Amino acid sequence: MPTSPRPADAKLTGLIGTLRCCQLFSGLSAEDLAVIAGFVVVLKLAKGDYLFHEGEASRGCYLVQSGAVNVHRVSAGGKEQVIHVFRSGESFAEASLASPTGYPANARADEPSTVLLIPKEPILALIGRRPDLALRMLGSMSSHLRVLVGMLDDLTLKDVETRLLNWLVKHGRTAPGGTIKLSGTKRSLAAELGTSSETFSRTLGRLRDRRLLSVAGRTITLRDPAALAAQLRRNLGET
Amino acid sequence: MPTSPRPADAKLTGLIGTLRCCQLFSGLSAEDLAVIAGFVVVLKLAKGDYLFHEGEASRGCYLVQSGAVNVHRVSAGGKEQVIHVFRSGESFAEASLASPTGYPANARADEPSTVLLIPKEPILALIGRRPDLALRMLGSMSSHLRVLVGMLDDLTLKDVETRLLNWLVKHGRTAPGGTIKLSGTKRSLAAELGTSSETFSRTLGRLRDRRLLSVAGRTITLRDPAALAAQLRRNLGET
DNA sequence: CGGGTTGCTTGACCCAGGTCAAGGCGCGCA
DNA sequence: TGCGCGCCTTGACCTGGGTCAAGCAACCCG
Repeated sequence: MPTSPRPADAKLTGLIGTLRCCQLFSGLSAEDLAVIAGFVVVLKLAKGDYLFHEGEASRGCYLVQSGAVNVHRVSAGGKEQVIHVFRSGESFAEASLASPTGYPANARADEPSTVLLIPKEPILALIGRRPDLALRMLGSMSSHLRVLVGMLDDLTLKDVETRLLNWLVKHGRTAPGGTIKLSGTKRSLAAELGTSSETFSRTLGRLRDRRLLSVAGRTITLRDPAALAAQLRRNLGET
Repeated sequence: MPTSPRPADAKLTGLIGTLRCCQLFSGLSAEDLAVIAGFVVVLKLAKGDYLFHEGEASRGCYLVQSGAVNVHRVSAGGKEQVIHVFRSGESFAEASLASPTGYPANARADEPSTVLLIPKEPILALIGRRPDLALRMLGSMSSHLRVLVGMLDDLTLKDVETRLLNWLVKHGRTAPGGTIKLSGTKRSLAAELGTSSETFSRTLGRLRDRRLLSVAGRTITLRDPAALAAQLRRNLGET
C-alpha cells in the first residue's frame, strides 16, 4: 500500500516529526528542525541495497526511519564483519562528516528500509551556527565509540554462548511472554554475533536441550529468563 | 633532573607550544590556546599509575605530552584488552565529555608520562563559543572510531602473524636502518597486538628463522623490509 | 506434482592460539 | 660471588570454533 502523494508541506511536517523523535535531534528548536527537514533526502531501500561502500567520499550522515541497516567491513578475502545493525531512530556515519577519508565501512539494507540522508555541507554549516548541535553529535559519536568498545571485548573476552546469552537477555526484557521474533534470518543474527550459522545453531541447540528456551522457526521463546540471566552472569564471572 | 621552578608565564607559553602542535588544537588562534592553557592541569605519572578507571565520572579529556598511556578494558575475569596506546601529541577520552556515563575504559601509564588534563566544564564552554573547535573534536573522535574499527577487523579477520607484520611494517617505515627499539617489554607489545607473550614469541621466532629480521633484547632489526611487506600483502590477500 | 532454491541442523575434522610448566638468561643487590 | 626475580623462550597439551559436507524441511513456481 504505497502512500498517496501529499502536498510538500505535509511531507515536511511528517519529516520534522521523525527528526524530533530521534536521539540526535531530539532537543532542537522547531525552526532548526525545519531547516534540517529542508535539506534532508529521503531514500527508499530494497533489501540488499547498498547505502555506501568503504572508501567512498562522504555524502553525509544517515538516520534510519524504518527497517534495518547493516554496517560492516569486508576483509580482502570477502568475509564480512558486522559492526552494528542500525534500526529505526538511530543515526550513523556522523564520523564521516568531519573526516576527509570517506566512509570507513559499508552500509547495506538488511530489510526494506527508509533512510534519511543528511547531506554533509548544510549540516556542517548548521553545526557551525548551533554549538549545542555539535555537542549532540559528539554525544552520539561517543555512544558509537562505546558500542565499538563493547564489541571489542565481546569478541575478545567472551565466547559465543556468552554473546548469545547477552543478546537473548537484552532482547528478552522488552519481549512480552519472553517471545522474540527474529527480524531477519538466523544466519544474519549469527553474523551480528560474530559467528557462523553452524556454530550459532549448535549453541542455540544446547540452550534448547537445557530447557532454557524453545525455538519454532523464527520465533524464540525464553522458558526461563532468570536461569538465562544467571548463566550469563556465571559465564561473565569465570572467564 | 627535575625542572627548576619557572615563572608562571613562561610555563604558560611552554604549554601553549605543546597545545599548538597537537592534532586536536593545531589550528586554533593564539588567544584560544591561551584560554585553554589557562585551565589545563599538568599531571606527572609514574609507570603503572592510573589516570582513570572504567565507570568513573568524567573529569575531562587528556592529551599526552610525553610517555605512553595504555587505554584498556578488563573483563570480569581480570583479563586486559588493550584498546590503544596513546603517545606524545595524541588526545583521548574526548568521548567522555559529551556522555553522562563516565569513562568506558581504564587508562594507565605504561611508562613515566606527562599528561595534560583538559577539564570538562571549561572546554565544553569553549566549544560552545568556538564551533570550529567542535568540528575538530568531531574529527578527532572520528579518527578514534576508525582506530577501533581497524582493531575490530584486526582481531576478527587477521591472525597474529599478520597483525605483527602490520605493526613491523608500520614502525619500520620511520626507523633508520630498520632498527626498532621497543619502548616497553615484549609482553606489553604482545598485549597491544591482542595476544599472549608466548604466541608473540613464537611468531617473532618464526620470522627470525626465515631471516626476515633479527632480535637482540629489546631491539628488532628488519633485515628484509620488502619481504616483510610482501608477506603482509600475501596474508591479507588470502584470508 | 516434482524439482529448485534457501535456510537450518548435525556430524566429522582441523587448526590457531591460549594455557601450563619448565628451563635459560640478564640484572640488580646484598 | 651467589641469590632472586623479572623477563623471554620453548615444548606439550587442549579447546573453541571455523569449515566442509551431507541430510532435511519449507516454500515457491512452472
